[in-house]
Amino acid sequence: MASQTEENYLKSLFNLANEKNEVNISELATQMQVSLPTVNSMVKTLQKNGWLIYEKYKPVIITPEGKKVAALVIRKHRLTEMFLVNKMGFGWEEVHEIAEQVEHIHAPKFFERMDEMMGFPTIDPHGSPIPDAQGRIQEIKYLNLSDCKAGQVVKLAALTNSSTEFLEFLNGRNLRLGTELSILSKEAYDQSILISYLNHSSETLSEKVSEKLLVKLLD
Amino acid sequence: MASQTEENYLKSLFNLANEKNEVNISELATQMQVSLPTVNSMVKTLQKNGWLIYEKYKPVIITPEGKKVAALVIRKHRLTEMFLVNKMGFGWEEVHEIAEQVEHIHAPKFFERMDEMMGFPTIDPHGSPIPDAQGRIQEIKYLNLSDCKAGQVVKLAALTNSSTEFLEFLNGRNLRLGTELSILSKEAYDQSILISYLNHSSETLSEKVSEKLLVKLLD
DNA sequence: ATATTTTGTTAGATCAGTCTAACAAAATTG
DNA sequence: CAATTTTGTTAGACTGATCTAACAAAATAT
Repeated sequence: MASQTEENYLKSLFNLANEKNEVNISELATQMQVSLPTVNSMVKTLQKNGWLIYEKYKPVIITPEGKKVAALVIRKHRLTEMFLVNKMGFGWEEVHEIAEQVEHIHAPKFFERMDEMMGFPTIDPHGSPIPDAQGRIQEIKYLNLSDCKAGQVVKLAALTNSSTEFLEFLNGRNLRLGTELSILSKEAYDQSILISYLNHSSETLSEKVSEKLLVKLLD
Repeated sequence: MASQTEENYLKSLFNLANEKNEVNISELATQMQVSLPTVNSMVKTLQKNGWLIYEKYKPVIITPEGKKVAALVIRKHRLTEMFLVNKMGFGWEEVHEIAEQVEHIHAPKFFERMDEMMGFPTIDPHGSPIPDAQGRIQEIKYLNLSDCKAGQVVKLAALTNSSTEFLEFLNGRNLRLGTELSILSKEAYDQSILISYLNHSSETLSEKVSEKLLVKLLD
């Protein structure tokens, strides 16, 4: 069984992996906030457990087994976030830190029960998909708001970044998942986007913001 | 901040402490299921943190600070158990293992929210008191069923042992907290007790069982 | 294509938490 | 009270997860 530390490395590996399932050791070190030698020794440990393939001076390759372990931890994380929001009244900006701890709990029934109580949700409070109990993730492809054009009407579906600061920024503008946005115009100079929604007749979103918003085209 | 391991030692210390707050190192070793040298080195660590007083060859003495840390972990454990039973539909025999993990989560709001959702319960699913947010425990003194006499009518209020096996034994006899028991007779030879309750016109409880049941005298 | 920078490795140390073996003090018992 | 048992201590080792220092390979840039 993976230790909490190993689970965290696998999660990072999972998130950093490209199409070839490769991750550079230094990216992992940055992500995990540890030194390169620490990662070097940890990847050797992870390899012994069959969760990745390691060859000197090569990027590591996460194995299907490693991906499954990671996906199941991510499942627990996202179920927890959804439970905290839907059943315990937390705001979407408050749940990451708590879920980061709860995700390491070994108690299948606990998470099954959460899942059941929520009616088997498929996305978490930030629009990210919840892997199923087998560790499979249903990838949904959304549009980036920054790629949309004036005149389009879209619905806010997910975020590519869920930092507390960004979530609080969105809270301050009453932007939440499901909010329908009309794109009024797009500034050619800085790519900022003018939108209207709810009782906000016009709000400007910088590219820095719009590129973090994933949307679904309406009609 | 106490590590998970330290929290577990402090919990055991708290539970083993006598009126003088003293605990023998070997009792602690038995309770924690580790060797004596391990405890020996750990008590030195705990002393450095001010959670106990250690002198060679003397029982350790838990300090008020140590007791508070322990009580706050116990608070999280018991709130979690109650939440699992009352809000998530678990049986009282299923919650200990999960709470043993959840108790180490550092997220005050998470436990405050549980507390609030349950209306600030004062006891856990096994009748044990829940320490308050300052780590104070309101001790309630119950009678031991094994000390009761024929003719008395009592209400099951708490357990002195909450092992899964014992809880399953009680489940099998429909015995739960709040059940009113009439003591029909007591066998002088083996101290077994004959009781009636609900639709059970007569059940015998061995001393091994009755001494683990805490009751409140009715009238 | 050489020099420089970035990335990765090795060696060796540290800390937390654990162990066994050997021994010493305290408590118990005959 | 002496012998035995129980309890506690010390020394030394191990594992997991981390670090720094020194170095080596690979990638990049002049």
